[in-house]
This record gives sequence, C-alpha cells and structure tokens, in this order.
Amino acid sequence: MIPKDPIVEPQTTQARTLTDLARLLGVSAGTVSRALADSPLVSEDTRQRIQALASEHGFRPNQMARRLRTQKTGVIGVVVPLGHERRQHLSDPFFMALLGHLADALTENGYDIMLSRIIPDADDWLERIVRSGMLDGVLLIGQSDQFDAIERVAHHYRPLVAWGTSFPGQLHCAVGVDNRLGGRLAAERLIARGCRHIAFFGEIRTIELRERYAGLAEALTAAGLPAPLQLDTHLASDIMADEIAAHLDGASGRIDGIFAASDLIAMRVVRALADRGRMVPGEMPIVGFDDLPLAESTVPRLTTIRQDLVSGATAMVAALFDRIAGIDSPSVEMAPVLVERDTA
Amino acid sequence: MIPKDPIVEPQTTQARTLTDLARLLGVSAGTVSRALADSPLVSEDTRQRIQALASEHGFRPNQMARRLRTQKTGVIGVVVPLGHERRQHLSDPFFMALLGHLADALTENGYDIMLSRIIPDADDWLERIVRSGMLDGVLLIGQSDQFDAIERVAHHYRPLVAWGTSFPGQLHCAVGVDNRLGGRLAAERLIARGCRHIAFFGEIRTIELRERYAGLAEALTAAGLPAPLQLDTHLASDIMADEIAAHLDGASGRIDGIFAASDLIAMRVVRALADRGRMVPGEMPIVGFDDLPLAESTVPRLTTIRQDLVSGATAMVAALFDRIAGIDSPSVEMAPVLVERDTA
DNA sequence: ATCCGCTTTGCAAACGATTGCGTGAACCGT
DNA sequence: ACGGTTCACGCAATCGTTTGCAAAGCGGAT
Repeated sequence: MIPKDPIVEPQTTQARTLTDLARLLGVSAGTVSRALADSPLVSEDTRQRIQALASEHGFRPNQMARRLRTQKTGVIGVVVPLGHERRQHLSDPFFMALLGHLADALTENGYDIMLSRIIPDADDWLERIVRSGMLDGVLLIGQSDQFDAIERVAHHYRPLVAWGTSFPGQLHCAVGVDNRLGGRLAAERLIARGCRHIAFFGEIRTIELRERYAGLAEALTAAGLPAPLQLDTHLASDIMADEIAAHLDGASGRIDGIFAASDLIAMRVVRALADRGRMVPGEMPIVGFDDLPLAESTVPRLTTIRQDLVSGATAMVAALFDRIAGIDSPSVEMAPVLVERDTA
Repeated sequence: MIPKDPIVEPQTTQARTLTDLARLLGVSAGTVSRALADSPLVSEDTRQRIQALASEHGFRPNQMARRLRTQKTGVIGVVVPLGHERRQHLSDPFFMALLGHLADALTENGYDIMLSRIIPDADDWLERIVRSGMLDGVLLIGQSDQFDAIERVAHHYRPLVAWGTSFPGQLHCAVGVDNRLGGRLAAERLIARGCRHIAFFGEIRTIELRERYAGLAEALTAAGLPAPLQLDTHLASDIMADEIAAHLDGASGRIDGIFAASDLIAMRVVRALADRGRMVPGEMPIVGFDDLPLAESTVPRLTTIRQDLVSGATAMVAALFDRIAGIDSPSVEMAPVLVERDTA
C-alpha cells in the first residue's frame, strides 16, 4: 500500500477565531456566536452565510474560551485509583472493559473523557482532581483502599460516582455488585463440589475484594468448615505467576478448592496447576470472579461469578448525570450470579 | 467495614479564584499568580504567606482560564479509531495495555489524557479532534482503515503519532512493529511444523492486519505453498466465537495450520478446536500475534509473535514530545520476535 | 405623522488566569 | 544628601467565547 499524494489545503485564509469570521463577514462576533449556536435571535439568511463560511474555513470554536465562559467543561474524569497495586498498569481487563462501556455512554451524550490513573500518594489526590476546574463530574473505577478519601470528597462534591461497594450510611454514590453475596455464591459452589479447605487467592486491602473474601468466610463458617486461607495475589502480570506458584507449592495438600478474586487470577491458577500436573476441576475446583468475555473461551472454561458490566456502566453514567443535574441519586447494588462452567 | 464520621470542612471561607486570595491578603492577583508559580519576582515572605493561605484554602487555579491564557492545554488526546470494527468496545487487550503504558508515560510528564473512541463516520473526524483547541498533541492507537484521513491531517498538524505501520514516504509518524515480517515469522514457524494449508484468521481492512496477512502470503509463496485462506474474524467478543466456529467447520479438512491475527483470536480458536476434540498443536498448530501477558498462561501456552508494547509506548511518547517541541521525529519500526511455546 | 412592537444586530462585560510594563520604595556608593 | 540600581509589587491588557442589554431598522396600527 503506497500512500497517496498529499491533499492540498482547501482554504488559504485560515479564520481561527470568532472575531476573524466576524470581520470577514462584516458582522459582530456575538452574531457569529449566536449563528453557530443556531440561536433564533439571528435571521435565517445571515445564519446561512455565517455557517457556510465557518464550515468552509473548517472553523472550530476554541474550547478553552468556551468553557471558561460557560463554566462547563463537557469533560468527565474517569479515574482509576491504584492504592492497592502500585505496580499495576491499568491492565485489569474487567476495569478496562468497564472503561470501554463508560466511554461509549459518555461519548454518546456528548461528553469527553479525561483518563487518570492515580497512585494515591498524598491523601488529597481526589480533591486535586475535583477542584482542578476542568471536570463536570468524576467516575471512579474502583475504590481501591481509598474509602475515607472518597467519603471526604463526596461530602461536598456531588457529581461523583464510584464503581464498587456501598455500605449502609455511606456518603458517596457507588454502583457495583454485592461482592459479599458473590463470595457466598462461590463458597456454596465449592462446598457443593466437596471442597472443605478453601483458599482465597487475592489481596484484601481493596474494599471489593475484602467483601468477596468476607462472603466466602461467612459461608464457610455457616457450613461448619474451617476459615479460608487468604493468599495475597497481585495483578501485576509479571509477579502474579510466581506468587501463585509459591502459594500453590506452599499450601500443597492443605487446600482442596480455590476461590480466585478475579478471572485473571483464576486463569493463571489453572495454568499453574496444569504445570504441576493437577487436574481441574477433578483435583482442584476453582471459581473465579468477573465473568470476563474470555472466561467462556479458556481451556477449561471458567466457572465464575458474573458481574454485569454493561448494566454497571449504564447505571454509573445515569447516576452521574442525575447528580450533575442536581439529583442525589442513590447507590445501586446489583446481584452477582454464578455462571457454571468447567472449573467447578 | 463501617464508614467513619464524615470529616467537617476545614475552611469556612472558600477562596475560589486568584482574586479572592489576593483580596484576602491585600495584594494583587498578579502577585498571587507569580507566588504560586514560584516566580523570583516576588519576595520570599510574601510568597510564603500566599502559598500558606492557598494551601489552607485548598486553592486550585482554574485550568480553563490558565489554558486559555497560556494557549497550552497540557492535554494529549489518545484516540482509538474503530473504522474496521463498528461493534468493538475498546476491548482489544493489546490496545488497552498500550493505553495503560501511554497513560503512565504521559502522566509522568505532567500531561492529562483525553480518551476518545471514534467511529470514523464523517471523513473529517481527525480534523475535528486536532482543531478542537484543547489538545497539545494526539496519539492514535491503531490506524484502522483510516490511512488517508491520517495522512491528510499529518500534512499540517505535526504533534501526531500513530501506533501502526509505516511505509516509505509516509507523511505521518507511526511507531509499531514490522507486521509483514511478523507474518513471515509466523509462516515460517508453521511451515517448519509441517503445515501446508494455512489459514489466516482475521479481517484485513485494518492496515496492520493486512500487512500481517501479506507477510504470511509472501512466505508461503516463497516456499512454494498454496496461498493462505483468509477468514474474517472480528474482535467483538459476542460474535467472534460463532465466526470462528463457522470458519473451522467450513474449512474442515482443507487447512492444517492457523495464523491468528491476534492472541485473542488464537485463544478462541484453541477453545473452538477443543470443543471439536481436535488437539493443539498435534492436529492443528496455531500461532498468534501480540504476546499478551496472558499468552504464557493459557492452556496450552500460545506460540505467538511478540510486539513489545512497553518500548512501543515509550517510543510513541518520545516521538510526540519531540514533535510538540518542533522536532520532526521519524517513524520507528520495531522487530517482532517469535515466542515459541506450546501451540506451534 | 406618531408611536408601538418586533426582529435583528452591535456593544461590552464577563469568565479567571498570565505577563509585559511601569513605578514607588529601599538601598547602595560617593 | 543625592543620582542610580535593584527589588517587589500593582496595573491593565490579553486569551476567545458567550450573553444581557441597548438600539437600530422596519412594518403596521391608530
């Protein structure tokens, strides 16, 4: 494929500003502004003339000026707090997929997205974001271990919605699944499979994961089984495999079932077990969490707890728009469901 | 976990603007601005007083005003053009990982990121973006099928860098791997495995994929083998599985090796073959493309063509910064390498 | 002919920061 | 004591839009 000849510039005189256009047409800048905004205050034919010239020049109004004047930015901040995973590089597939759907929903409504991946070093990281004066609202992808920081900001900043867990009396609006219930569902499945000594693969500093773990522990206790073995497993892909291998070797013989904090972890556990010649689910049932698109296409297919990110994204955006409009929409908690496949 | 009591507002008087602060201190707005910028034109102790009050009020300068005045936005647009995949939801894991690393590099240098996922409907989609007046530069994640549109804009807009393929004489700066070579590497591996009738799973409207296919075809011809069978496979996860199944059943017996356009496709092909009781690589060697982190953790592990996205992201950002500084940095083409694992 | 009202336009003040230029005060040496 | 620097700071213009208000033009009714 050979590149075509470059196309020459269509216009010789570049009108950059409203005033440029106005001068060219012998009208005032205000009129041009109104014409471009399809205001009824300008006559039909001047509007036509103005719009014609504008599109001929490929004119785009300066967004900074417009935003300064209107005090609206048209930008939603989507921020991923990584307090729990310093080394993570925005890689979690579930969050990324969520981000994709959020992007869709926001773009459809004419908003732009400003993406930040934040390692919360100073405790005013969120304040800095909301007061930067360039965001109409903020979407948090995950609560990480920053519950207090989020609550503090939610106290005086309304257009803020987080993906994650909502507790009774919580100030900030969160949408997510009932992680504790998810943990219980996983536990019940593993128990039904005959597991008695169940391990949880995942760190529990992140609120959501702690809830999943808590649900697991609850269900085990209720069934009169020993408490789960919690084994830190981080998402950074280069260390996760080693971590899992170490856990597996260290806990060898002491566990007979695994609840993985995410599908990604589950997949790597399956792999590590294959390395050791152990059969899944035969020797070691596993249930994951998320139900990534890929979960139905692994070998073996993942049994997992599904969180519906499409409706999650929709709910987040809806709540945010409500809050931008001044309506204090409540948190929403969706029900996770067990998806039965091959690994448990 | 029970939320703590909300923390009360630290300050009663909120100073929102420079002028507010100035009035409080009995100085002029200009002085405050200089003090906050650590300008040497303001005395040591007034600077201290100003900065103290500013941080006490949690003051953040309005970015819109600053940007309007300085004519710099501090924002880089990261745009994902989806001309080839209308239904794709920003989900390709390779692009997402690339995005993550780009986000890291840009954030470290003090830039914000504006993310757009664009379905190129009108042919001036890129013009609209670069002339919106709010971007200091643009990073394109993939060229999709928009080569001409990108060239056209590159003609008059310098701070633009794309991930993808670079041809001799191409105007716009692109960084990526040599996809054609990647295709050849895959072909050679499959040929060495004894494959004679090789299929390419992937669409070829996207420039990069077309090159991969071309490399495969070249190598097959050079080896005196029949041309590859090209089978469209789209990334939208809900249809990909069906598509692959149909291809597999339709081409049954006519192919004995597969080059998948991406690791994601490769994984699903492996799964689909497992459904049909066919052994990989025994009955059907497969090589993928990308070398996703997950590729070493599937069962079986993916043999694939690696593109190094860490150095890719670094190179893109470096090139962009050069171009923002006025230096016309050239395209960079990295060498893909074959990663030998289980599937071929 | 006068006046009213409606449409269409221009004028100018915002929005909140940055920055060149001017100026008053303090300070130096002679 | 005085001319000349130097140092801090204030003043005001500026970035490019949007928008309330005033006013001009014009037709029609009285």
